[in-house]
Amino acid sequence: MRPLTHPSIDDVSVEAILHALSDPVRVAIYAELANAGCPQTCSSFLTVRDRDIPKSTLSQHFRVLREAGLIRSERHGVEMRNTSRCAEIDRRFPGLIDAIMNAHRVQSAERAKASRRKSAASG
Amino acid sequence: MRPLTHPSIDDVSVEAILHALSDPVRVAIYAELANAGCPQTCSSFLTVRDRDIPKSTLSQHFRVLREAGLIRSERHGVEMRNTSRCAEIDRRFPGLIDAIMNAHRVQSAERAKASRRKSAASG
DNA sequence: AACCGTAGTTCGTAACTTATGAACTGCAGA
DNA sequence: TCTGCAGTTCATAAGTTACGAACTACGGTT
Repeated sequence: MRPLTHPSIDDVSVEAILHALSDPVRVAIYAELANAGCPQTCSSFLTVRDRDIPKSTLSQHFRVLREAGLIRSERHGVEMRNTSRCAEIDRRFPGLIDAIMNAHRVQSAERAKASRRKSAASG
Repeated sequence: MRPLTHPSIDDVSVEAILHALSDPVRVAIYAELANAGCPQTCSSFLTVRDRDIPKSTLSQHFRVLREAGLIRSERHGVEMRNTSRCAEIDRRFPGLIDAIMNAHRVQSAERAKASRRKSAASG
């Protein structure tokens, strides 16, 4: 099992960040990590937005987030503790993460509204 | 040849925007379009950041940008005129495009600095 | 110590996506 | 009508992603 590696903040690229956050599962994971006050384990994301994610897939998603520089992961015994690196990233790319998370919220709110309309129409 | 289609602004998703702009060629095209005061043709991007892009590849890149809702393309005779939809997007996702373009500028400036250092060291 | 259960990783492969050359469409001017 | 230009489509090769099965690593039990 290879050791966990994190890019130095100066090696973090916009492209990698955008790519990592262009996946709905990853952006949901990242949003939850960024909001959480304390580290979260991988397995707390086995269900994301009512969808079950296989463990192997989840492991890959965490690797993508980590290698993009978005999160920091530390092994503690049998589990992994993940935290967002948002403060560092915000220093390098001011406002980027905030704007993405904000856009994500706008879109989620809209989706919730649309699905309420739909269930009202059908029920 | 199928007609050009543009998503309505309400159907534009954050994921599609981030995916479209996570490619270095596309983000360079988009940045130039957003800065340009007037529409630009596809062929003005046959060379991007000192790299030649095949016409067919370029055509796909423009399609991705268009379908993500980032640009508007209109055929005028033999050529296509492309403009950025940044004002519309900014209304839907405030600050998103600005933050991405700004991060992109930060990174380009850094790259330029690094390559100057390199050529000074070797020369 | 040997064993078990939990948390996460790796590997192989099938499914999907992207890049590109070749052949095409469609327009404008000679 | 012919020619050339701007961009598109198609076929396919190359690259990426998803996920089950088999694995590692750790901590607690017996």
